[in-house]
Amino acid sequence: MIDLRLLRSAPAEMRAALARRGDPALGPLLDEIQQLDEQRRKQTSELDLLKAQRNEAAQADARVVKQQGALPPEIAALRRALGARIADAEATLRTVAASLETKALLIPNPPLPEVPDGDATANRIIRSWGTPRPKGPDATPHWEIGERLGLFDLPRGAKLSGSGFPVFVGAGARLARALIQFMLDLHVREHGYVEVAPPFVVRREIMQGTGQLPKFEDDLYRTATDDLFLVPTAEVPLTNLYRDEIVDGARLPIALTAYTPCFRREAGAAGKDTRGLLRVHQFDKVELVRFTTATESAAELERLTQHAETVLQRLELAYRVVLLAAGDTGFSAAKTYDLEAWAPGVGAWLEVSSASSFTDFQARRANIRSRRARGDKPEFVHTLNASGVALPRTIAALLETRQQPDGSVTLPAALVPYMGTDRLGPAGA
RNA sequence: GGAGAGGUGGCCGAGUGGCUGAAGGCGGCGGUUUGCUAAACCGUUAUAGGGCCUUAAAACCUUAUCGGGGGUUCGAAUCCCCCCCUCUCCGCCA
Repeated sequence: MIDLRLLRSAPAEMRAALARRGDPALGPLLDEIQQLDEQRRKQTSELDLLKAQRNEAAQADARVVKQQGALPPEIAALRRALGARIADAEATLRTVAASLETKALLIPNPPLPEVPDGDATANRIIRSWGTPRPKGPDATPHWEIGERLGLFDLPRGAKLSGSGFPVFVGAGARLARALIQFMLDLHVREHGYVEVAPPFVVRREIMQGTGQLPKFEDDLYRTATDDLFLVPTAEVPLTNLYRDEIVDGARLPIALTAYTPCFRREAGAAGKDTRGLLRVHQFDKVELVRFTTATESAAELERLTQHAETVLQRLELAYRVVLLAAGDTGFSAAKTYDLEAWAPGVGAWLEVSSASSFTDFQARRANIRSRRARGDKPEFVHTLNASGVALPRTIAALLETRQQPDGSVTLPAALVPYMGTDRLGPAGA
């Protein structure tokens, strides 16, 4: 949720920042919001005045009733009329406020100043790590490796649930479990995160807190009878853990990590880069979430990004860090780094992590506040999150990068203890 | 799924129609007392919206908030309806 007060006090600045997202619908929407905001305040003042009258009258009336037993009919009629006016004003206010909220929820987070202008073509590569293995005839795509080694079974997944629901089998299933375990251990033991095992389905208002709703309902799976949504990322339950709370400022930063499966309908995405494990409806991911203050959030984003990068480094994958341009930054985020791992088989950089600062955008929606010190006024926290990391594309990059001439795939040292072998193949597993 | 009980401020807990933003206690903060500590005593102790202030804040005025929403009433923590949550018993079940 954008800060309506800021829109009121610095409308030009906010409009300029939002314009960088390149959505022409936002301008007119902001016009409506400003108008509704003004209406809301005017209506609130009027209503408060009427209510003050009523409160005053009620006290006087109480004395009359006590003395005379009942209210004189003409007084009662007067009060009824006042009550009717209040009811009218309340109805008007409710309409205005609801309309205001509906529209305000559709406004994305204004990007931070250092975010480049433009669409995805303006994304900026910040740094790279590792040496990408050349895309050559000996670098086959992961779906061929997976099939050859029996690591996952896409046709049978489709039989069960439709396309985009891979089944991992044997060493492939074990690899997925090893990756989850490795990543959780890394973040808990070395990066200081608290591990959380959250629910995989959440209420509607929880989805609204992190920004998936109301705008992206089509991308979510929903249970029909209970109106619960399957989480598209652990960000949702983790960030909302502190919904409607005032957390002690001394506890910040709060760092949480969780493994969850992630469910995404990917409406409208069919056909594009969807081969193999590149884009699926259900996948595993370890997520990192941090809660911090406005002053710390910039540094926290760098820290968080490092934590995700460490995963790729330990997996010995070549990757690059990309600062997304304003037009490519997600709805709730103010600044995002994508981590892209090189996959020589498909010859592409695969997004395996997205590290974002949401500033106070999610905190405002989810009402998460903190006090810097005892007695201070509560202020909205800043929330951040990063994948640390998502499995399918990481597995793709891993298989394609480490495939050997004999058809087997070696494992990075970090995974050996979790796999009990250093090699995937007919011989090793 | 069935039956019942309940949800009040940081915590405990009173309050079944008015003068209750809410008794009392605990905790917190400030003070008095004290060589220090403790005890005792006094004071204080929420959040949000709007107005005013024509930068902001404080102060001030006002409204709202007793799980959430709607209703009845001149007036609702208190009465009615819906929803959420907790607990107890029964049923079902990994």
